[in-house]
Amino acid sequence: MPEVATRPTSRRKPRARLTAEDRREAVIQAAVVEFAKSGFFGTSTEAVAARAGISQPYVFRLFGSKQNLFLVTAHRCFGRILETFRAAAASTDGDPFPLMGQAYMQLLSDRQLLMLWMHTFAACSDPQIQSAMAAGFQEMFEFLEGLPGATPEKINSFITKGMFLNVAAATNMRSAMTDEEWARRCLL
Amino acid sequence: MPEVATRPTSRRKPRARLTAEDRREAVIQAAVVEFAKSGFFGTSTEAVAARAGISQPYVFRLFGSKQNLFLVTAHRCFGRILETFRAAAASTDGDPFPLMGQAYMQLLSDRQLLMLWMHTFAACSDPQIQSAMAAGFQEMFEFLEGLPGATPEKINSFITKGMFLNVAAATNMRSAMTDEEWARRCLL
DNA sequence: ACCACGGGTTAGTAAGCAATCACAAACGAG
DNA sequence: CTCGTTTGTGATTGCTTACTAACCCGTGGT
Repeated sequence: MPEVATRPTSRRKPRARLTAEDRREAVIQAAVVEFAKSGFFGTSTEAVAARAGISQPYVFRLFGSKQNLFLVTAHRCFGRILETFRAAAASTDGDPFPLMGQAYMQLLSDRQLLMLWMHTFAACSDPQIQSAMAAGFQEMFEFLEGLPGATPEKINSFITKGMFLNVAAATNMRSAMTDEEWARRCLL
Repeated sequence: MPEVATRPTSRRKPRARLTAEDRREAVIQAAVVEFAKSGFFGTSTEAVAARAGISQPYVFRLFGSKQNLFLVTAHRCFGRILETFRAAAASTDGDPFPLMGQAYMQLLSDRQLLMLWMHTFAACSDPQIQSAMAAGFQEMFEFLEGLPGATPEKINSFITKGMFLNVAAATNMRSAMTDEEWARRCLL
């Protein structure tokens, strides 16, 4: 196998060259973490680059602009949620809604995803984000309506409860409530 | 009446001196507008000062830090919502929930308030904001539970629907829906 | 006449930021 | 070996930003 060739990086870093595709992926992962912490304006491309282990200019090479990086990252986040629902629904023959609800609560325990989700809602002042989100919800509604046993009541209750769980998780309400209160107010 | 004394400000500005209290109020009003546009990190104290018609350093004199200004502003926003509910509930002898719901939708049509609300949720990464919000919701729950005819079901449905209306308004979903869809999905 | 005080400003600083450009180093094919 | 392509970086630029220090001035009390 490779020989001395492993040592030519006698200089600083044992830099691992990746394909642009793989690197993009790594940057997105890093962006999820950083944007989740402090949103679009509060996050520097420098921080994302550092977490991804590359130089800051390369982020721009890969994504063009910070704006675009955020868009891609938010899209990824929405996709992950939808996919979770699909997986949960596919795993049962009975009523899929309770399972999806459980799966969603599980997801929200990932505080990174949760906060990115919240920051994305807040970023809806930006028209591009706004329409991306609207389209995402459109898709979600269509998916839910295609589910076995779906009724307008069930769908509405599923979505509204989900949106409340978001803020309940973000504000960490649970810490201020007894178990009984929590159940009554959130899980009813 | 007053005579030449009105002219001594022959210099630049007809500066209106206010009490610190009044000025604070003006700055909060300005902060609501600016923070609503782009959140905590995206808003400069300069912009707030300009809107309030004072110099930027004076904002710091009055509020100490940008962080603190945001906190005060967010608190004001939450207060306005709670007060709207109280007013709506006080205006009827029957079931207060439908009236409060209507009043809330009315509130959300003020896009400034809505976006500030969303930005505040997103800012829950900050522990101070987080606990302020948790306390606010606690207060809201207590208020709702004291209402005539309140049941856990009604309260839960009221709050969850409210949280969904937030994101529906933020993403401007309505523009992507027929009236019938809208009614089915949001107002059920 | 004077002065203390509250409201308000000008000028400044040190740091952080997105974005650009020219260049370097690794690979792959012929 | 060599040349084109792809992956990557260092240096810089021009601008914004939160926050401070020092000073200004009108008013009311004595």
